Amino acid sequence: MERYNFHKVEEKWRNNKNVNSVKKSGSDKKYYCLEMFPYPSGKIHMGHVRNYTIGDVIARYKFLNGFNVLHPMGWDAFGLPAENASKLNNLHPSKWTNQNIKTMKEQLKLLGLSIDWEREISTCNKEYYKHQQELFIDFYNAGLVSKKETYVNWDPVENTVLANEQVINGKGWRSNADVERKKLSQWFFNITKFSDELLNDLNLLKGWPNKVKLMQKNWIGKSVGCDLEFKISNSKDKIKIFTTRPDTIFGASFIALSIDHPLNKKFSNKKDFINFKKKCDKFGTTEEALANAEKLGYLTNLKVEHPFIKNKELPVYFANFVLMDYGSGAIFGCPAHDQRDFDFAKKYNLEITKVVSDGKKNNNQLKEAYTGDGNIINSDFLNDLNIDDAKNKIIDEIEKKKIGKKKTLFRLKDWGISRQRYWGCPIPMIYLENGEVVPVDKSELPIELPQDVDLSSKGNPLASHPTWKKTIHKVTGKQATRETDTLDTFVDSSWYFLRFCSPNHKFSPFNEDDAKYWMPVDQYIGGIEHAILHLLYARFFTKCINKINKKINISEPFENLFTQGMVCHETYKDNQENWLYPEEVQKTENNIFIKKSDKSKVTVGPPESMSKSKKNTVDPEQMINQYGADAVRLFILSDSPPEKDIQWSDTGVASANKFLQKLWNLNFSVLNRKKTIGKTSLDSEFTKKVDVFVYKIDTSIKNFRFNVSIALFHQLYSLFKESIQTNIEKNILEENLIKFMKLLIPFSPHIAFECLNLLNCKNIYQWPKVDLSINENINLAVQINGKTRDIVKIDKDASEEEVRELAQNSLKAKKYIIGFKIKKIIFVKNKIINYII
RNA sequence: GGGCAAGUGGCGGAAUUGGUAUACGCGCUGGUCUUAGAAACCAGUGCCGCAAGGCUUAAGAGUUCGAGUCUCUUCUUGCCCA
Repeated sequence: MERYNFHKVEEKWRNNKNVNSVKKSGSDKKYYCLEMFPYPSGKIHMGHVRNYTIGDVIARYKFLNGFNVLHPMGWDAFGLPAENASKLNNLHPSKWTNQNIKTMKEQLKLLGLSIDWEREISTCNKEYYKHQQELFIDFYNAGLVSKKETYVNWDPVENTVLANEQVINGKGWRSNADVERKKLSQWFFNITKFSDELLNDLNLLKGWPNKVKLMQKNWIGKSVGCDLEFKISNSKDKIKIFTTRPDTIFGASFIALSIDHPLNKKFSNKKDFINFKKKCDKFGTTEEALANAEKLGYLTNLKVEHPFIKNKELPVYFANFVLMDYGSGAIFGCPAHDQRDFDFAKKYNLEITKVVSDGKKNNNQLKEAYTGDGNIINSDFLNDLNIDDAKNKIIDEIEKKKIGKKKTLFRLKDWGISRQRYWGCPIPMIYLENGEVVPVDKSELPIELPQDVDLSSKGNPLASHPTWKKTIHKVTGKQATRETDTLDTFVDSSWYFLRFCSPNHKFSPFNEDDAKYWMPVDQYIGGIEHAILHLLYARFFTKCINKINKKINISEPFENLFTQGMVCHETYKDNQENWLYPEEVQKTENNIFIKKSDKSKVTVGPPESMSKSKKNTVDPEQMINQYGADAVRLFILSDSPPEKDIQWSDTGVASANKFLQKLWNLNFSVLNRKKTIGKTSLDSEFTKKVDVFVYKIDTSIKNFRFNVSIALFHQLYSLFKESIQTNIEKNILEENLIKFMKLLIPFSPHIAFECLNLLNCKNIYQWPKVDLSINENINLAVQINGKTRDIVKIDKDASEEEVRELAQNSLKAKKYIIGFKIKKIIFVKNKIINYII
C-alpha cells in the first residue's frame, strides 16, 4: 500500500468528462442547479470555492438520484474594474477580462466540479449582449423602458450614475465616495409597473429564505395612504400632499415641500432660496442620507388652511427631507408622531400637538416622536378610535369632501440603467436629427463596442470616441447619433439563467423549448448580499419576458434559493499597524504570533470576512496544491452549516486531508484482507449499522446539513476501523465500503472515484438506498423523575411490560426504583420509560 | 429608533424537532514509536468533587412526567431597514 497521492489521483479524475458529467439523457426528471456566476476579477477566492462546492454537492447528489442535471457556469464579465485595470496596466478591458476568465476557469477546474463547460457564457461576448440588446428593444416596444430626466445619484469618483440600491449609507457601493445629486436624462426599466406583482409573488417562493423575502418586501415598501389638498389662504391655489398617516391630521402644524416642488418657481429669483437649494443639493437622494442630514427649512410667505379645523392656518416651508419622487413632493408635518417632523418642529419652534395616546400619564413634554400604537386624542370626530379605524374614517371624510383620495404608494422606484462607461452593453437606441429617439433595427444587432477607445479621457469614453456614435437610421437613411450610455451590469445578470438553457441559440435570447424544459432554476445558490439587487432584477426580467413572450409562462425564475455564509479568517497586524497575509505570520511554540521576516510581534484580530484590503485571504489554488481539492472541498463544508459564516483554518483543512488518507488506508486494508469462510451474525449486524449511517447521511444532504454529513463520515470510518478487527467477511466489508465511497462522491469526488474503481464497483451511479425498518436494536433511556439513569438495549417496538422488566433490572436504574413508591410510569415506545416516584 | 435572526465546552459546532445535552472536528494534556523532531497511533479532555454524586445549553420565571428546543421578562451579539 502506498501513501495516498492526491496529486496523481486528482489529476487522473479531474479531466474525466464521463465521471464529472451530471447529464442523464432519458431521465424524466430534470434539475437545474445554478450558482451565481462570478465576476472575473483575477483569481478565484475562497467564497467562490464555498459557493461552487455547495452547488457541486447538490448537482452530483441529484444526478446520483436519477435526475438530468443542468449545472452551468459563466462570467459576469462587464464592469468598471476592467476599465480601471486597463488604465493601470495599459491593457484593453477585453484582454484583461479574458485573461482573468482563462485563469479562473483553470482554477475552478482544479476543484473537480461537475460543470457543463460546453454551456459556458460570458456577458461581454457579443454573442451574449446581442440578445440582451434584442431584449431591450422588445422591452422598449412593450412600454417597459422609458427615458426620463431625473435627479440621480452621481458617483464623482467613478463618474457615473448609481441606482438607489447601489448607494449604501450615502456612498457609492464600489467607490465609497459621497454620492451627489445631479439632474440627468436617463434610461429606465419601468420596474414599478410590476410593484404589486413582485410583492405578491413573494408568496409563491416557498423555497426562499424568509429573510430574503422580507428584505424584498421592505424594499418594495407598499404603503397605503391618501392624497390631500390644502387650500392656500387668500388664493385659489392648492397644495396637494401625500400622507400615510392621515389619522394624525389634527396634529398637523406645517406643510413641507420638496425643493423641486413646482411652487419653487415663485421663489426661483430669490437669493436666499437659491442658496438654500444649493445646500440641499449637497445631500444625496437616498432616504437614509436625508434622514441623517440635519433638517433644514426655508419659510415661505404662504399659508394654508387646515381642512378640518376652522380658522387654523399652517405655515409652508421648503424642506430638505421631502423627496419629490415620493408621493407628490409635499407633506404635512405632524411633529408629535414623526421623528423627522419632530426634529424640524424643534428647530423652527413649531407647535407639537399629540394626537395619538402613548398610554402614559403626565408627559406633557415629548422628547421624541411617538410612532407606536394607541388611541386617537385631541382630534374631534376621530377621538378614541385606534389608528387603523381612524385612518379609514378620515379617508372617508376626505373623499366625501372631495379634497383627496385613498392612494397606494411604493417605495420601489424605476430602475435607472444608464451608465456613462465603456465596458458595458451598448444601449441599442439612436437619436434622429429631429430629436426623435428610436431603437436600432434588429438586423443591425449587435451594436458592438469599438475596440479603439481612449479610456484615459474623463467622462464617457464612448461619447468621446471620434466616429463610433455616428450612424444612419435604417428606415429613413438619415444621419443619426448612437446612445453612448451602456447598460448597468445588473442587466447582464438578470437573464443569464435563461441563456444557459440554450447558450448557443443563434436567433433569439433563448430557445423556447429548452427554456420550458429547464426553467425554473430548481436550486439557486449565492451570497446574501444579492438579496435585493440582483434577485429583484432577475425576478423583474423574468416577468417582463413572460409578458412579451406568452409561450414561456415562467413567472418566477428561482424555485429554491440558498444563501451561503461568508468565509472568514483572523486578521494580522505588525507593530507598524500594517496588515499581514496569513503566510507572512508564524505561530511559535508558546502560541504567540510573530512575523516570519523579522520575528516581530503580531497582533491577532478577530475573524472577519476575507478581503484583500485586510489581507486575511488564503489562495485557493495554493491550498489545493498543498492539501488537494478533495480536502479543500471537504473542509469548506465541514466546519459550519453552509448558511453560516465559516472560519478558514489551516489545521482544519489539514485534518480533512488526513481523514482522506485514512480512508485510503482503510480501502487497502479491506482490499488486502484474506477471505474468511462462512458468514457470521457479525456480518448482518455490521451491514445494519452501516445502513443507519447511509440513511442519516442521505437525510443530512437533503437538508443541506453538509457539516453533519461529514461528522457522520468520521463516525462511519470509526465503525469500519472497529469492525475490521473482527472476523467479518471480506465481501461484506467491500459491499459496505462501496456504499461509503458512493456517499462520498458529492463531497470529495476524486478519491471516491479512485476507491470505487479499486473496489471494482460496477454501478457507481447507483445511490445507496436504505430501508430503516429492518433496524431492530434500539437504545432506550430509563428515566427517574425525568432524569436519565441508564440506557437499555431493547428490541424494536418492545411492549411496556418487556421494557419495565429490563429497566427494573438495570444496574444503574435499579437502586432508584426498588424500595420506592412508584406514582406513575410514562412509557414512550422506542424512546423512554420514565418512573415518577 | 423599527424589523428579523441568534446566544450550547478553550474554539467551530451536533442534538432524530418536547424524550440519552456537549456527536464530529480543531485545540489542549499524557503515553507509544524515534538519536531528536515531524508524522502516525493510543488514552484523556463541560464544571465542582478523592469518590459516591451533584451542577450545566446568556440570566430569571412559567408550562410539562420530562425543556437547549414551547411561553413570558431581561441582557448580549449579528444582519437588514431607518
